[in-house]
Amino acid sequence: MYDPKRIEQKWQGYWIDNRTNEPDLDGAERPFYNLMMFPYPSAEGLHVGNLYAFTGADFHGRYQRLRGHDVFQPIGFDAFGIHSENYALKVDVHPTKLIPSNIANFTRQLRGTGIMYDWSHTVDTTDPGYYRWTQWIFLELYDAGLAEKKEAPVNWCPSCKTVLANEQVIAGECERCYSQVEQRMLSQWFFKITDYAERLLENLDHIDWSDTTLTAQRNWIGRSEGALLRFPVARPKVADDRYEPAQLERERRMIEVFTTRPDTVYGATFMVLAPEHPLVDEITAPERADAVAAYRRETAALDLKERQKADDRGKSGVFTGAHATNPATGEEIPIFVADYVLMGYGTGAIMAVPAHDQRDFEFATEHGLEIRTVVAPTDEHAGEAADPELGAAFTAHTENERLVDSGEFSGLAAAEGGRRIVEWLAERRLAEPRVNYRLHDWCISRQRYWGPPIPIIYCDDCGTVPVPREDLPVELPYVEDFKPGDDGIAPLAKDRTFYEVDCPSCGAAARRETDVSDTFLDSSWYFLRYPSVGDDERPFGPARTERWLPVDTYIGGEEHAVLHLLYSRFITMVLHDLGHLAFEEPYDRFRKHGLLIRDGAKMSKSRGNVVIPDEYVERFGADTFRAYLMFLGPYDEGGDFRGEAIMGPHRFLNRAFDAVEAAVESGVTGFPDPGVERALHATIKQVTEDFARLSFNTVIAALMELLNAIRAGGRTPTVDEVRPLAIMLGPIAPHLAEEMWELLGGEPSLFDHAEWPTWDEAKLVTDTVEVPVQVNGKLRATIRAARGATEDVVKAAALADEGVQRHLEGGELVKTIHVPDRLLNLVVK
RNA sequence: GCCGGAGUGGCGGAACUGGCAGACGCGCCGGACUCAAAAUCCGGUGGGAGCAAUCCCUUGAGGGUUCGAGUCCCUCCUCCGGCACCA
Repeated sequence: MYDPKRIEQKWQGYWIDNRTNEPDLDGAERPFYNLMMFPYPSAEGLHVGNLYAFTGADFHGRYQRLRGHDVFQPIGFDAFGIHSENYALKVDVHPTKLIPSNIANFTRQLRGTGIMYDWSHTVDTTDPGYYRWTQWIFLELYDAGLAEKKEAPVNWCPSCKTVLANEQVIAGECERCYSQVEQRMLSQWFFKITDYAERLLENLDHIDWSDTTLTAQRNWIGRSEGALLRFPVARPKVADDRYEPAQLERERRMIEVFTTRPDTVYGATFMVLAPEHPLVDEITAPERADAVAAYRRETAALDLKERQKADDRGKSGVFTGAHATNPATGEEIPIFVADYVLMGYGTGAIMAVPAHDQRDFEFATEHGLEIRTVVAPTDEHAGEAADPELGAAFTAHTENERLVDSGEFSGLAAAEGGRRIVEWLAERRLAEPRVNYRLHDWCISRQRYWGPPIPIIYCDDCGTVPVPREDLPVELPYVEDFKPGDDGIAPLAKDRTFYEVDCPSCGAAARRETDVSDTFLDSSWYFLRYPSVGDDERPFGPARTERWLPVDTYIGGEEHAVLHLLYSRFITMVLHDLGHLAFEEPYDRFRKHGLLIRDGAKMSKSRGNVVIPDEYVERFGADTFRAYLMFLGPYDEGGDFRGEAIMGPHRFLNRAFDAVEAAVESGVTGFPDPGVERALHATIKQVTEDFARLSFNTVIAALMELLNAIRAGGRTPTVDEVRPLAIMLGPIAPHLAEEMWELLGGEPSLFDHAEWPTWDEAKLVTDTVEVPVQVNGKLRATIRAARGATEDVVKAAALADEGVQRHLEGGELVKTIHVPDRLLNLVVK
């Protein structure tokens, strides 16, 4: 039995006094940057979810340390943002008061966990010394033409009263408050992340990340190959005679559409514009104006989620009275406005091919429009052609389908036909190949208080003027009433002393931007700051950046697969292109961890199944709690937190400590028992390999097995047997391991002086092996044979076995399978 | 609907490139210690038949490949996560 409280205090004190966890940032020879996602400092304090994430990362960091690396493992606080601000509103405490006390509380809790943080290099995103560089990054993007203010349909959260990035809208709801998100046309600051879509996608092939995270990013970027097609809008018939044909052609409006199926253009029998499409007013015939306006009002009133409920509402839409020319057939086809076409994807307009697109098919059926088949099914699919009776479009698009009713392209395979059609239309500038992305530009304006002000000044004469670099930071002023308003006007717009400013360019009275930037901009570069904390001259110093970055291992939650992880890749790539960084990918290796659940459900306050770590730490100590968290399931899958199961790791650590005490007391050295020695080498091998692949639950199981072998039959272990055990326990139970190391006569700290144990393959093999003998694939006996025994020898021994003989009776031995030292299988007929 | 991931004892979970399924732990049962309980220590523990040696069954369901399948292939079911009228 050991006293966790005493030794944990002892070693935590030792680590601080001796700066054990602070690597030499300027001189480290084997630098290893071990990063974990910095927390948002909630008022509730540290919860098990945080601790689960950090503990796994700490296992990894301490393992790398014991493997001889100089590990830099910092922590900080992502303290700006809507989450913090909403909480401040709820409890009616100003964020400038609330957040510092939350950070202080978090810091106190984290210091008690024994995690190997370098407390001399922490980051707080609300510190002007930090966000002045966040603003600097904004200006760098602005100067590079990658930040622009534009009118665009944006997501508006009516409860948070701010716009949200696309990534922050989850199934039509605000990711923070779960309100239904609305669409609004607003002028906002955007970062042109879409310019980087291709590179963000391509680089995914070259970085060592969890597969699921890579897949999530690929899906989010959503690349589709196809073509941009132009459909000339037909003038109303009555007006035609006022124009010369040539002039008519020149002045014709084009409706651009994106399609992945240019091969079906001969089957485009109508067009559809999204209700928000800018051309709608212009093309709508006067007699249809009222109906179209009514429809647009109706759809505008729907929030995102209602709009997506296609099943309930069917395919609604109205005819505009206008027509466009199908560039392939030359026929005039009607133009509709319908909300099944989204302004946010492609061009906000489509060519509708009801025969080969299910949505268009439904719309055509509902509105009585022509359905024209232009892709013929092969024999295999005969009978699957678009058919109103069947209620389905024919959408197969493999090399087997061929084009029909498609002019000179009839008879071609669909894919080939599509390419040829695009080439043909391209000659008349009516088509061009196009790659389209689902990814949108990153909207970074927030009409909120708790964030870094966007460093822009608007001047009547000079226009948009960036704040000069030397005037940074633009400090967030204290605004007593920081509540957001319904009107989209930011809280900072209430503070005249803030927004009234002289134009830095001409000196005339001007006005500051009063929106703040998205929290995800704060967190998009924090890992660049850590090594250079304290440097007030620049965001990150070249020497330290060169030594420590990119990050060696980043461990974090899958919930940021497309948010933080995509944004920080983008910002890193931009900083690389602007010459500030030598690398363009921030994290060499990313591993996601799983989610802790309890009673089969995600932990949440509303369910009342949240685990408070403090009680467990108080009762069993931080070491036991760490071991339990990592033992309850595979780290990348998470697991079910069952409080009573903590007894396993608790007993294990106590037994391990007792073993060390017994060994020291006996003073016996060496490896008197070959079985124990073999177990030791096998364990070192497995533990070393499993630590490397972050398989912590099997590491702990292997060490438990080793301890069982060492203490089998109540035997007294030797000093040499338990020393490697103590070292391998280092990443798991650091305080206890230090105590054991000291007991064994090692010089503290274990993490500075212990060498990771090595194994000898020769020690793993035994002279004899147990060979399972199967008859027809079923186990009938195991025989003992010399290692490397030949098939003849093993077979002879097997045939002599009574149990084997019984199963061979009455049959003829037709085949023998022998895997040396592993198995013998006798096949009888 | 699309894209991921997963279904193994009472429970959490092991099983490297196909080769003794159920490691390790929780729980439970029995025993030791104790006046008793907790803690601790020792033994047992997938299901079924049998006094027993032993035999049969068993990795969500069904089929296949193979000397041999939890692992590979096909079909289906269930659960979890993500995206979702994406043209």
